Amino acid sequence: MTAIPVLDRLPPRRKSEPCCASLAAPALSAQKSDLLANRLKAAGDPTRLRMLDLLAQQPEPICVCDLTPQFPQNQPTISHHLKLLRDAGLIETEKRGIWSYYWATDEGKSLLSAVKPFA
Amino acid sequence: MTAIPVLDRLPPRRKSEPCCASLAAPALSAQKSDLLANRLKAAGDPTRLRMLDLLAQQPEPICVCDLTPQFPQNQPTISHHLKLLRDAGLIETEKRGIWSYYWATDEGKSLLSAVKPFA
DNA sequence: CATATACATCGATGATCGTCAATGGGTTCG
DNA sequence: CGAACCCATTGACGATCATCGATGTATATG
Repeated sequence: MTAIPVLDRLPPRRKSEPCCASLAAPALSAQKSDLLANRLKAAGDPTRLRMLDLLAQQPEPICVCDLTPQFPQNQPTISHHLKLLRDAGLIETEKRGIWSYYWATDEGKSLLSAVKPFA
Repeated sequence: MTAIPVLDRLPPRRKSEPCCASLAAPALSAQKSDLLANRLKAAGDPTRLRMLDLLAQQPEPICVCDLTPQFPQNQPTISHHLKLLRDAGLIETEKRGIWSYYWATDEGKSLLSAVKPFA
């Protein structure tokens, strides 16, 4: 259910009485909303969201060789999405031998769980 | 701070011992992650995020004529972003006379506040 | 009815994005 | 050393996106 618009309690406006109201200031600074928008954009792709969810679900870091077969895309595409998630600070990576391991950061895990109720 | 990878407690892997692990199942269904990704994408643009924030901050619906001057973009662009936020269910609109009023839905408000700590 | 205003829609344009084949760097194994 | 393997990077291509001028649709005013 959505908020009941206060509008219903107001008389219809005439052109002669201007619509202009005083606006409450935004809570987010331009800088903060840029940062936040960036993180939401990183998570705002179905493939990347599923990746983050999968990684957040694991008790241990996961090898790319195990991650890749979970998705229909090819290896370079997987690698590309992992990089975007990493740039946004939602996942982290470490190389061990010939394998690369990925895991969700605390930031990534808590963003995901904050947002899951909206799925 | 990010999670300490369990990796550090494991010996380096050899090629002969395969990396493959059993993966915990993802928590989000494909369908749910599609829906959620869509909402995050709608909020994952700096202009739209600032719009949502501004609207969520107001005690009353806001006229487009008051909203538009808050942003550097032109009127058709503002209208376009408002439509995307509306399609995602984050804001709602109502026309009254010659003016269009917008307000943040409950969904939009709670998504925004769930996500604000990550700004 | 004619004019003016508010704002949604359309069409075009340049930028960004998702995708993949090809390639390269780094590691392991024989 | 040379072959095999993992995976990141590059370059290209089509799709989607943000943006804006032009236009359309209501509504209000005189």
